[in-house]
Amino acid sequence: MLLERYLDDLAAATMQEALGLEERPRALLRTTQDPKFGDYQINGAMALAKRLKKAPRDLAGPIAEAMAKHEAIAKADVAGPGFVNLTLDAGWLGRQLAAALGDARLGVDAVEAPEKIVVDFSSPNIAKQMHVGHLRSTIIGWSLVQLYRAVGHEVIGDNHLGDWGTQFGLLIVGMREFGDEGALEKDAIAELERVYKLASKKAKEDEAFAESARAELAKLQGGDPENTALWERFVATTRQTLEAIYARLGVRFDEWLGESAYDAMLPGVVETLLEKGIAREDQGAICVFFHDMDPGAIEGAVEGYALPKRLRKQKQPFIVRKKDGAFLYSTTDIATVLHRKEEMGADRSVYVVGAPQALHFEQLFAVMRLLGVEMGLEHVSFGSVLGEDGKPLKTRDGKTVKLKDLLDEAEQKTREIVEASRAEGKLRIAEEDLDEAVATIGIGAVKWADLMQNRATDYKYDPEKMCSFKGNAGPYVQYQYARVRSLFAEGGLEYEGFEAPIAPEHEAEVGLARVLIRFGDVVHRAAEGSLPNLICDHLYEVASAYSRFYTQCPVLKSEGETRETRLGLAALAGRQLEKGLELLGIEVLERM
RNA sequence: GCCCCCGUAGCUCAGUCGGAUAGAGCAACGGUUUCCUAAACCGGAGGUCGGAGGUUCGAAUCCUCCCGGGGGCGCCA
Repeated sequence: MLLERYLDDLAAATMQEALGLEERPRALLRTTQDPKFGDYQINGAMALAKRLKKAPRDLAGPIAEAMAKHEAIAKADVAGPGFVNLTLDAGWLGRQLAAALGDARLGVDAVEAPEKIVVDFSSPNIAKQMHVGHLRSTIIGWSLVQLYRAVGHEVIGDNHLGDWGTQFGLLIVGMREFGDEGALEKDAIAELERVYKLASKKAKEDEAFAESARAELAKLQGGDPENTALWERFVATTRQTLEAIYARLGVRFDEWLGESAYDAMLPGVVETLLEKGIAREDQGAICVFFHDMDPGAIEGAVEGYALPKRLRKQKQPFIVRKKDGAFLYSTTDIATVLHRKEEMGADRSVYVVGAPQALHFEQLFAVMRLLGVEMGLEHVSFGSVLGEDGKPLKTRDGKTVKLKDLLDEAEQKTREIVEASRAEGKLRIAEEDLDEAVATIGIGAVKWADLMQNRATDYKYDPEKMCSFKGNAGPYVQYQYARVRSLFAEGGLEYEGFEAPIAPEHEAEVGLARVLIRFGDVVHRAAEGSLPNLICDHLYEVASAYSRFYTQCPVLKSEGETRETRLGLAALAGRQLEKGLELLGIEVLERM
């Protein structure tokens, strides 16, 4: 069950009845920040006090009295200026947890109105290595796919590849002039990158060369068989390299609809924009100007749509066709939304793209509203990965960090630490499981480090800290999971499908229970706000509450109901750690 | 020129719809192992929430201005 939603409804209904109000008031239920205030607090009495011209504590009194009668509530007190502090009944709490333990969804109820959501993430360019810039989109995007699914939505993960556009003209003429067939066979991306660099340099110096690149691009876009075959080869070989990285990261896509998939729609898109008066020609280019736009005058625009203030102040246009007739990614993005709405029947389209592109998406979404599209459009933006110096992460010699190298480094550091720990006899990883364990821990560490902070802010990438395995880090959480599994193995008990009645009594049992009960609420809040860091927060709390519990409460040596309770709590902690990590795209190990 | 984001402990970061004494981790300091994994646990210390006004019963959170840092904005994606 979703406890917070349940309690909030309960509190609001109780307030209405106890105070004899005509309307349902807002209960303003919050978790307490200190256990001495109980588990939850109702703050609504203070908000009501002014309107009802009464002292907040006089309102809080009857609310507390009525709340205390409910079976879920052990204690309800008025405190401070008018808080109503609620302490959950331990027996009731235990019954809810036992039910969650026997529930395949672990108490994460499905949303009432499931939606079809397209998550647009990762989206690397063809003919280029994936680099740090793709790290966050790939990791956050994959987590969101899991999160939306966990709360009952239908999700389509779409890799919107950069597989079309100007660079292909350069690649075609470049391969002809500088290309090495053998190298292309061996390591396609490295060869394509090398050729692209040479070609783009030459194009800047040699106008005839640049012209032939444009001509080849035009031929490609016109369907020329020879160029199309070359392009297909570039795409296919690049994709192999990409698949290897995704396999390593455990990321999968339902669709790989790159920019090329929308090519045929582009002239029509521009034509429609011109017809409706959304775009106009300016200096040879087709532009959408927002500063002098009146959405009310656009036929078919979303009823009552008002342009964001920020766009009204933006004098620079949103360009949908260049003066040379070529289309841009803005045009492709418009076509993509139309495709997702009309062909895929999506209710929402979510873009996991860095914060610097915020303006582009604001403009894109505005154009879609002007076209009358009402589907949900959301830019899930995130900050940059910075180096030690606080500037965008680069290698020592100033180059972009390749994603593969970053992952290799993380695994290397992990291997050193794991081997040292094994030598000291601290870990129980078998020799033959070492490679797999290093990969699971190392990749998990990278993902945790990325997901644990609020995605909005930039963060400093620190491999030492990430792999140090102390405190709030992925390996710590994985380790606590392994301890749960080890407990069951030690006791000769079946972990999978384990169920038991739960009746917490010991302080550490109750402490763990009051963390575990929040899981469903946390998953929903994370999905609603597209905030995987909330899952990290919760899992870290579960892991540390479990570790505290484990230190204070002997499990296998206890007996009767106490043993049942402790095993039940341990099993549920294990389930939440495993499921929660899965939502982050992080795998677990049974033994560490 | 216009716009957006960020500023919280020595460091890295949380902080939900405005709630009580602003929280974690790391580092540093002190302690815990005949006991189911010590990659663990326990304890103390560490703060003018960039600054100044304002709104509010109540502000790190909302509004205005200022300072500092980062980023974006006509023909790349």
